[in-house]
Amino acid sequence: MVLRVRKNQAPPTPEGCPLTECMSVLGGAWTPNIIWYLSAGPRRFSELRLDIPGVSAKVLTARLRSLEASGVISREVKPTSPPSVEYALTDLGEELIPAINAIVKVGHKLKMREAVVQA
Amino acid sequence: MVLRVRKNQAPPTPEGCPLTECMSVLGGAWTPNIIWYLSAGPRRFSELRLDIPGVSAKVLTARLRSLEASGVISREVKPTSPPSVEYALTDLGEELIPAINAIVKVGHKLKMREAVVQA
DNA sequence: TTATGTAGTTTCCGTTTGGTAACCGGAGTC
DNA sequence: GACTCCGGTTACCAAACGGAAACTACATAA
Repeated sequence: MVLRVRKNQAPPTPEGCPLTECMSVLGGAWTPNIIWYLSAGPRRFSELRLDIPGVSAKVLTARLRSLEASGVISREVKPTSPPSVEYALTDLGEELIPAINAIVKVGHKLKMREAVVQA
Repeated sequence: MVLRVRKNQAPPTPEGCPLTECMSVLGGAWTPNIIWYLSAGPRRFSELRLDIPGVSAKVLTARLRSLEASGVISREVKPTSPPSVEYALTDLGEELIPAINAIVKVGHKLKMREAVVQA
């Protein structure tokens, strides 16, 4: 019996897979968390550190720089003392919110399943 | 001037962040792609290898095992010759489709922005 | 005077990741 | 008899990732 490769209905992800594209933006550690917390409004560096226990200053800086380069967040230095820096989602960043919400939703289902498996 | 930590409206992600939970499932390289291709119907190992150019057998195996352990996909060995193994999304796995779709959607926007930046 | 807060940067280092290549058995094909 | 296909497994390796800690500068507060 010969096994043939079946044609499936999945759109053939043409030039440069948008899935891979988007995952490269929100792929790093803590990245989705950062977007999640910014979705509630602008936030300062140290506030984000408190929001996300476990993230190091180094990684948080790296993520914020990378997200800024992707055009997902904006960075605004306020002339306060000590100086404070406010990060916020751009219009493009706001587009990520539904994706993040969908992921959170599945996260809940996963946790529920885990609870069942435990029992 | 004293800077105070502002209370934001973001739900405080209580016990064991569902976001992190879900990202640990679809975090590895090629994982979203695998789910994407399975969303169109069951698929064999070698078919997935053809679907996703660039994925190595080692990583594909690792992802499929891990997704199976998470309860996201099912694995069925068919008594053909040579033996074939069919992977499919479970009910839980189907729940991931909206999340994947949302990510793909943003991926398109990101690519559009890129084109604009180029110009 | 000393300590604190802000927003990082830098260095070092261990772990993880993912790619490459070789190899496996069994059945069918040429 | 040799070769291919299928679905993997294993060993090896370089690169990337991310954590910890120390350090910066400036200004205010105790």
